[in-house]
Amino acid sequence: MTSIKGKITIGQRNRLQYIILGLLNQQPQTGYDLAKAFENEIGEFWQAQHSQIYPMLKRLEAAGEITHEDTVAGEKLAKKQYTLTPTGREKLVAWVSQPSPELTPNKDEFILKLYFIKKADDPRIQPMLREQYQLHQAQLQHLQQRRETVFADRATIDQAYGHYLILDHAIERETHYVEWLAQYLKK
Amino acid sequence: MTSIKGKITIGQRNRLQYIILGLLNQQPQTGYDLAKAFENEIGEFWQAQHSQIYPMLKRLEAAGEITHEDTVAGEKLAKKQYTLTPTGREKLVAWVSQPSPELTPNKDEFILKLYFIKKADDPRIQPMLREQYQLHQAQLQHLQQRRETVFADRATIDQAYGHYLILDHAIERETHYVEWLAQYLKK
DNA sequence: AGCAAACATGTAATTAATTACATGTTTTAA
DNA sequence: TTAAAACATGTAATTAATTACATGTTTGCT
Repeated sequence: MTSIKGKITIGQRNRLQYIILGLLNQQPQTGYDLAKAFENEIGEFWQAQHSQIYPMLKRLEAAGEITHEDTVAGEKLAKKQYTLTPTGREKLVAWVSQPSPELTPNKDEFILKLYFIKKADDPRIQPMLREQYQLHQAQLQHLQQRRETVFADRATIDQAYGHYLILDHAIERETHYVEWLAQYLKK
Repeated sequence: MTSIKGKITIGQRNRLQYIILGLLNQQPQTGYDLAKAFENEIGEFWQAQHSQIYPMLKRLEAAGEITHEDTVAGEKLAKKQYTLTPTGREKLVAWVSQPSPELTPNKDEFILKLYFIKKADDPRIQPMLREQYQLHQAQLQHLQQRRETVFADRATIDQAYGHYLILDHAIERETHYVEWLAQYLKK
């Protein structure tokens, strides 16, 4: 959103900008690093591809909320380390402090497929449940393993409490999804 | 997606089309009715506005997957009752039978805000948790009440098993979200 | 030495989704 | 009776997100 008089602003509802500010607040990093964060630590709660990240970094920089420093890795691999400006930090704080009064819209294709089958004894249901069970069970194990390796001791938890929180939440969510599926699975 | 030679097709990944086919398979209905379904029975698992629904109905009709009948309510209120064609039903069945091997991307702005706060004792955390607790508690009560009114007896559950399933799943999800919040709430 | 995977950055094209614009009818409650 | 809410259908404009295109470097393995 480019508003009047060439001043760059971005719609208040665009969450990606705030998430990028939040990540950069944790530590200055490159677009590539941000893209990895969307696949790993925060991937359970937001997703963005590099094709969305790089343009957003430019917009945030044009808006004066972040700056970058050019560095070179090895002989000539160019990197851009982005950092929050005071303006950017203010904007981040304002977003975090602002209430989040809407329920996040959830989408779940699988549940809708079940819904459309309707008949409780349709022979397709059990194989579908088994497939989903395996999928979510695998994901759960993956998350649990990450918790074990990343948060081996209490000290690490306190140091990166936010990270611990979201991983815990993701594990809880996945655990209950698996339990819900199991409940309808015939042994 | 309009492909070669003017034949209308829609990208295979576009889920909205299948969901509309699924809803029309349950019973012929209008675009307006579909929009309400996205706010009520399936609103916990997919969302679409009427501005997305009406164009999709036209595309599905052009593709020969649905047809409509013009009716008039009262004196002159025009309605279009849409119905699945055999082609449409085939496509629906194919989609339902097809595996759903991807984990649905979840987004949760609130959890990310917590993540960005990081410090376990930040004074902003408790009010934020309370706000979310109230929001999700209210939603949970709303869902539970719907289950009570819609599925008063066993017979109704069997008759609309799919509907019961997704409502049950939505209630479970909300219950555990509320429990997770409560766990971090100081009394 | 050579090859694949990971690192690193960008743009273009397309599709999905939201928000706003636009119009008219019927029902319900004050 | 009259005003608001719900019924009903559409399009336009914008924004968000995905997929595809495009290029080059560095690391790690065989």
